[in-house]
Amino acid sequence: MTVRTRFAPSPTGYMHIGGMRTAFFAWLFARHMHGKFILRIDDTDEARNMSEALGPILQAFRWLGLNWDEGPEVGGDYGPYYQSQRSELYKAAAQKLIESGQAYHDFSTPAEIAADRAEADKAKRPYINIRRSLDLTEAERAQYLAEGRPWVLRFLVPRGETLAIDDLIRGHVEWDTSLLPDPVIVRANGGPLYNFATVVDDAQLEITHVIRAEEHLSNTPIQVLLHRALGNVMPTFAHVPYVAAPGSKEKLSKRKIAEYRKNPKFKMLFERADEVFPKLGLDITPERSPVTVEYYEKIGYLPAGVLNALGRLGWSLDEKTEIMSLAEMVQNFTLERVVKAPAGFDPDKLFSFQSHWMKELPLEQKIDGCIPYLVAAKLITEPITPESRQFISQVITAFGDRLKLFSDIIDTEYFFRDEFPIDEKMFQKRVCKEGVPALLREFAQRLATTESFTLESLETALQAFAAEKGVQGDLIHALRLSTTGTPVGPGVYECLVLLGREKSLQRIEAALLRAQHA
RNA sequence: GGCCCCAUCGUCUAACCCGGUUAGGACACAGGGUUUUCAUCCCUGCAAUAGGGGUUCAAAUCCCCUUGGGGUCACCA
Repeated sequence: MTVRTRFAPSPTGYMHIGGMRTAFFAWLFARHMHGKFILRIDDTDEARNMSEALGPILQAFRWLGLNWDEGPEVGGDYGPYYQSQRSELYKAAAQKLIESGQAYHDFSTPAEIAADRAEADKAKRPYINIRRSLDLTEAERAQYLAEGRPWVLRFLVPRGETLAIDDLIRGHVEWDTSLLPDPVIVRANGGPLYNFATVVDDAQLEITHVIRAEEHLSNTPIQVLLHRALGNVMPTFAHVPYVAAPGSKEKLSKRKIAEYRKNPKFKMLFERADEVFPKLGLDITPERSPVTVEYYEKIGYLPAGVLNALGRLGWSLDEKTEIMSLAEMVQNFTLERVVKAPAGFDPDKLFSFQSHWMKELPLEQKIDGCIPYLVAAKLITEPITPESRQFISQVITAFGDRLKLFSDIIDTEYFFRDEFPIDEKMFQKRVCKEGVPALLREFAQRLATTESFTLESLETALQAFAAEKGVQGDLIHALRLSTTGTPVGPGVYECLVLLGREKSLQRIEAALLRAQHA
């Protein structure tokens, strides 16, 4: 039998990073088993702007390279893949349950239900439905219906039963069905409710493994009962623990963004976004915060980095393997090795995976990845000429492992324009230092006359000059500050070569002027 | 509160199923080395079985209790 798994997001306008991890596990399992991965859109709630709300979710899958075999855009034999378009299926299933006496029209008013609940609470006993409508005669029921009295359709839970599932992650879990209130399966407006729609759909889509977040575990007994009542083939369940906020055990939530800004682990991510996004013409919103996939895409993470981190969040291959490509994860993924306890999301660890994969990335791909950032930051303009690409290539090579995220490339601003930020404090320290300007001036004259302007010749020239003057660090630091404005970055010789003789001399000149006025 | 789930370094985890390891790895952190800065890279260090009872020659591992944490209790998904 072919394994079929699904991820069923509601169109909310963003893809939660924890939700992505759950989806990823379902995807990995399907791929590992050579099965199918299906995307179904659970839009039974009110209609929102579908394309706007669904866009970021599909984009997250596309960006990470997690393809779906059936679903929006690709179709499939079991469609449509939007619950809002599957009403007939739900109607038929509801009819079936009514006919077999496993669902009933409940005419209770919300007030009555609330009162029942309050009473149960007061008596400290679990609430279950009173089922008054079940006592109605056939004639009464017909009359109520004819009168147009409002009703909901409830599933008749068989009480007094012990229900068990063998969850692939959590093991054997049991419930007492006597404690389960009869769930509403069709609401007053005729729309199906989640627990019902999902059962109908999982069966019709022939989902073999329902792999979903742990918060659905408590929905499971109802769904099992519903499957049974409908005569469906029972899927196998696997409940993946939720992803917790860094340094906590609480579920990572988009609603807590303000709080996360103060979280020491998240802080860096927010601060980097505050710094970088404006330069790219983006703003930081809850939908584009470290809680969502879009943040990582926009700030220039690699799918390989994010996927590696997500894969290791609650799953491990063995006692030591950390670095895994997507192919390796597909090769080795099993649900048995998913950890039962919730895992705290660790931005530091994600960053270390990212560093690794960025280091591995071939130069050409680094260039392709950086170009959009250079363009967005207006450091280069399109179309990219071969000369321009060649220059970018040299910058990236010189920048080396300092490039962790694609957006880091905008930190090399000084290579692309003559106006660039200057670290005042360090400038004071390195350039305005006693005796340094004179040294710099004299060395500039040397630079103006060196035969060639290459790494080797510059190094030779500087070494010779430094030996003559009996200095070492001072000159190098001053050179760096005056030509790039920052104390960190590629080697000084690389910087000078990339800038070229003319610009280097101009910048030294400008720096000397600046030092004078300081 | 009811129901359900979970519990190993600060964090992610391995060892647990099928009892015997100096409880391993990684991230982070600290220190050192390489380097013209930074980054990289290398070395070293720090650091855990929530508590209590059993069972057993032997318990992180099996059982029970406690504690703690979490999820969920809708005409949301």
